[in-house]
Amino acid sequence: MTAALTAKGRATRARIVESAALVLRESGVSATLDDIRSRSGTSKSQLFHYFPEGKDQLLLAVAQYEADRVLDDQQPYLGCLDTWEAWYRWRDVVVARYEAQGDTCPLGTLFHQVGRSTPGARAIVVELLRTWQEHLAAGVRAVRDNGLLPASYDVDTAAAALLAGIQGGVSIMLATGRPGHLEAALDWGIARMREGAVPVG
Amino acid sequence: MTAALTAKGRATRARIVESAALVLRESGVSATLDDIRSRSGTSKSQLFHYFPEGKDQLLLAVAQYEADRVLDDQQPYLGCLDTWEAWYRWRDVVVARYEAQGDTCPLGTLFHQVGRSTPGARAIVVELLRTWQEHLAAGVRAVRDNGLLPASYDVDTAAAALLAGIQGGVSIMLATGRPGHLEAALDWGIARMREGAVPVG
DNA sequence: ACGGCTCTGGACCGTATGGTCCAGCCGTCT
DNA sequence: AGACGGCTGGACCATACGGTCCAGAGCCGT
Repeated sequence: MTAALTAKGRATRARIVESAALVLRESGVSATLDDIRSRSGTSKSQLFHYFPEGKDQLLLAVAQYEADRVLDDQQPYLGCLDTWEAWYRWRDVVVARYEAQGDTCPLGTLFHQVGRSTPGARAIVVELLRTWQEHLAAGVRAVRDNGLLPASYDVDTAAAALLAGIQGGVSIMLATGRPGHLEAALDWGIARMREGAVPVG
Repeated sequence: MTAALTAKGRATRARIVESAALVLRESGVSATLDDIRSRSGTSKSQLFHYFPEGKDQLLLAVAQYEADRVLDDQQPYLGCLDTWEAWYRWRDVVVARYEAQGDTCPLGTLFHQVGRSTPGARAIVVELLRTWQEHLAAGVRAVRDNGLLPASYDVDTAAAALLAGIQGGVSIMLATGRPGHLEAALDWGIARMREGAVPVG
């Protein structure tokens, strides 16, 4: 079904997904197919032409779109966490990104809307978290291999704890509007690694 | 309006809130007034008799009910975090509590449903986080005052980072079904404090 | 130029759901 | 005992929303 798409068709489909993402960021849970339709300048039939399985299929596409952006927005910093300075630059980008996002949580909204029942939504989030943590672990490994951390350092627990701190910091920011917890989690985490650092001669 | 409640009325109201909480834990977002009505063995008119402002008011009452349970479930451990052993006991209770809760997030659901727009929902969550963090800070202060941490220890950042780690760990558990991140955040956090500990003679 | 495909518009439908209303029950107070 | 007022049942309503359908426009290969 996707194979039959014309260039025009592909453009329309993309427009729908992007518009839907915007609407969802603004209206959250209460976003309706009609909102998306009017925002994207399409008609009801187009929505169901490109997403025959209905709303959930569209929301899933939006979720994938948003998930892709999460990691993209952290690049190129997330990809080269090999010095403490790089870690701090990345920290700043993460804080800035989520501060800019304000009190909306696109993926959270989508996840709650589509529901745990749908395996697709879960898969997207799980995959995002896995990749994210892998990047963090690669960063910890990089500083370790640079001789900044002892060879025996527990990379995976560190990456997992860092990821948890970020997620929690973002959650709390959504509730309170303050980025303090996200900052505390990142700073505390990075500082903790540095405390375990190999003293530089 | 609340003042005019008979003992019977108060009982019915409580039954409605508790039933609603159960239904929301099971059905999540898709919980409907009719589900709550049938689960609580009441009628539509009773729902609106006790919550004249409608569904949002009821959901808010449920949110308060759930928020109260969050901290209660961590007692008495959360209240006396004055030794490292106490911290570990508390850690186990937190992990057990959220593991038992499984992949449902009552407060998260409620928050997403009622929406950020409603000031009431936000206030409940903010208050919960504030109290929770205060307990953690009190615990850090307690071990510090017991001479286990240096007097200059940054209590507030530690408490904030710990809270963020918990929140994130729970979020990730909701998505993946695995408690690993919650455990990693707690263990890493407590270990970090112990690394800063005053050596015992 | 023509046949067939995709793409688009928009009227229409079924229904789930929050909310209203009113009649009658029951407890409680004097 | 009687009356007042909270308590309860359940029929009823309005409507928002996801989804269907069909007719026609527009593009594309042959």
